[in-house]
Amino acid sequence: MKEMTPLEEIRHSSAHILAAAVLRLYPETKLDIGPPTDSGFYYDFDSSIPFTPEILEKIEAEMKKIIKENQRFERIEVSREEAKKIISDMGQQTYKLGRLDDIPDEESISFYRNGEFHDLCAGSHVSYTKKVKAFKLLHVAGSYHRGDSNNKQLQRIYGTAFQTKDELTEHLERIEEAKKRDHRNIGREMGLFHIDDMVGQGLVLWKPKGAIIRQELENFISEELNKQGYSQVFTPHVGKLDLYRTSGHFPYYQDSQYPPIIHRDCLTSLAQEGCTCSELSNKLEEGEIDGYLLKPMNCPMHIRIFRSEQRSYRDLPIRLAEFGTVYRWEQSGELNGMTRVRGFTQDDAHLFIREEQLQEEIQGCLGLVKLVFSVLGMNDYRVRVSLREPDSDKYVGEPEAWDKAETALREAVKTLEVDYEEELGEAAFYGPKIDFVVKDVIGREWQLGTVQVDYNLPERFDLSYVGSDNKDHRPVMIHRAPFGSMERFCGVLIEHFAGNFPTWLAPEQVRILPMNDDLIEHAEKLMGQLKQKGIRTSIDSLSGKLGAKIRKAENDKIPHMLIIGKKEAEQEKVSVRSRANPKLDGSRSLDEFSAAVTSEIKNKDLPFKRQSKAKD
RNA sequence: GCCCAUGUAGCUCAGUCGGUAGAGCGCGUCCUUGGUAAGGACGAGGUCGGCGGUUCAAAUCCGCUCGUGGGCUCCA
Repeated sequence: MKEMTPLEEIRHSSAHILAAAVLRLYPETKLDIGPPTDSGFYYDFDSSIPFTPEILEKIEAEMKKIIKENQRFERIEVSREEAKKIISDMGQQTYKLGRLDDIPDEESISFYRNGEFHDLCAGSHVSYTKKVKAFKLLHVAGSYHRGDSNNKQLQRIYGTAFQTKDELTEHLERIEEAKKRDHRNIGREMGLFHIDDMVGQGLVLWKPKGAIIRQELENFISEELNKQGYSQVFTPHVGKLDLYRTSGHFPYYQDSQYPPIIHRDCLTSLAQEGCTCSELSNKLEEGEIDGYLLKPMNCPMHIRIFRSEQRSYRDLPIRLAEFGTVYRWEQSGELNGMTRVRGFTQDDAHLFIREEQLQEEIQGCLGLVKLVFSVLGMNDYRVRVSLREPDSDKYVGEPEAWDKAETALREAVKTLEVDYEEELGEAAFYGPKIDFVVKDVIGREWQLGTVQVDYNLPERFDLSYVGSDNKDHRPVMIHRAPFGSMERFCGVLIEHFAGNFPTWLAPEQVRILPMNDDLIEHAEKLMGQLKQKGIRTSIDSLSGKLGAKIRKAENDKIPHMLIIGKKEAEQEKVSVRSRANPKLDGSRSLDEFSAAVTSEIKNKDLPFKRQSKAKD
């Protein structure tokens, strides 16, 4: 028997009660599986009746009845033959027999029984249904049997359960709170970005305020690149299909690319020949006709820059960096605000190195990723060593090269001094990688920073440098992006700060609040002085009384407010009210204030954390 | 791409049984000139996502389509 925590037992038992309730109401339903999860439980059903929200309510009511009946959970150990009989007697052969086959011979086979309901189950469970005191069904979602999209899609009912009603209420309230920091809401409220139907799904429009944040982040990275021996380059957004045939992107990843761009003369003559769509597709794949591709990755272009000159071992490492925009045709159901989009800008770089430089260079890249995260106070990430899936054919290159790359990454990650886990099947098609993964407000994980080792593309593009022995040698490549993509990173960053950005990133750093219109002129003078020092400043001359101006500035999440009344104007002082740094609060000279803000910006100080008093 | 849900003013949402629309915030004009989280009055904004159907009549019912949300699959 598997031992579960008390909470897991409650959730697991809730799943059984759910299935029992569904069978009472809809006896034709076929059951698949229903485990506990990190935040609740689910059960997968095959039913011709769509489970609407109304039906969910009915099911929930039936579950409450079952709990009230206080059925005992009873474990029954059986032989394989007996198990088959129980499953058949219940009419649940469709999925349960397959699940039975999954149980290895040496393991015992058990059912859990509560009331009239039996389920093939290793356990464990609570003793009686009444032990489930606080649960709620949340929503229905489609899910493929065994997670394979070739299989039938089942209906998954999600729910959650806790040991007490208070904990359940608290959990539901937390979900509501989290929605408020969702980057899609904050991004709209603060005017950071916009995704427009007419422009296209998953294509982000950065509005002026969002553009400031992105620009600051790019400047931050650029400064680090200059310190660390990178050279910045620019490359176009489209390239010939041949480039991507060589790299292997086309046609193998055709499904996740925008369709190729083909010249209209070529299309016209193909049309005259009566060329069908599938013939066109074949001709493209075989290289009979050429076209251009919206670039899905920057590396092929950087590789061609490397190749454009003869390289000596003395030149290496060559580190080419670019904020490069790439386009990928993500499935429509996958798109999500800024975190999963169809056009995004990577803070990309490719390092061309000698093999013996591999350790040092990987560690340099990892250090940069770690620096970026620590400057932004993002300590809540996990590190994943993404390795290839053995026996899979989705990778290019020789196993020996993969082994070398994987070993190098394993060694490098140890120097990071953080916990990490290895995961099979997460590698890129050309090489293994180390990924920095963070969670969004809903608990979904997103890959941000990444460092990847690649022996394959140098091979495919026949790259070489001249060694000290005067012979040609093959360089190794590292792909790395500390933010990953500007879009995704900013989305996560918005949620991380809940819109309360540190001053260096805040689109509006200081807002001056004049007490009355007579003081606007004075306020403009002060604004001029602050702008001279490079501080992004504005004046609120519209919002009515002081209280209203303060409220507006708080809601706009402005780091610093300067309140200017008659008193301040006469004494040549400003009254500071600061979210980012409460130490600045109070009356002081403008110079003193601007010096403090300038140093805050220069040092990229993180905002002081305090709860907002506002009620929404 | 698939399943379910959903789409009404810039935003958040109400709109009963089918009888051509409402609120709050925001925005505009005017009044108010104020001391640390909302001063007041008036006003302008909507082919009810789009197309088609049923009906004397559609925001409301049906079909298709586009977008969005939550999942599943995918993520070089």
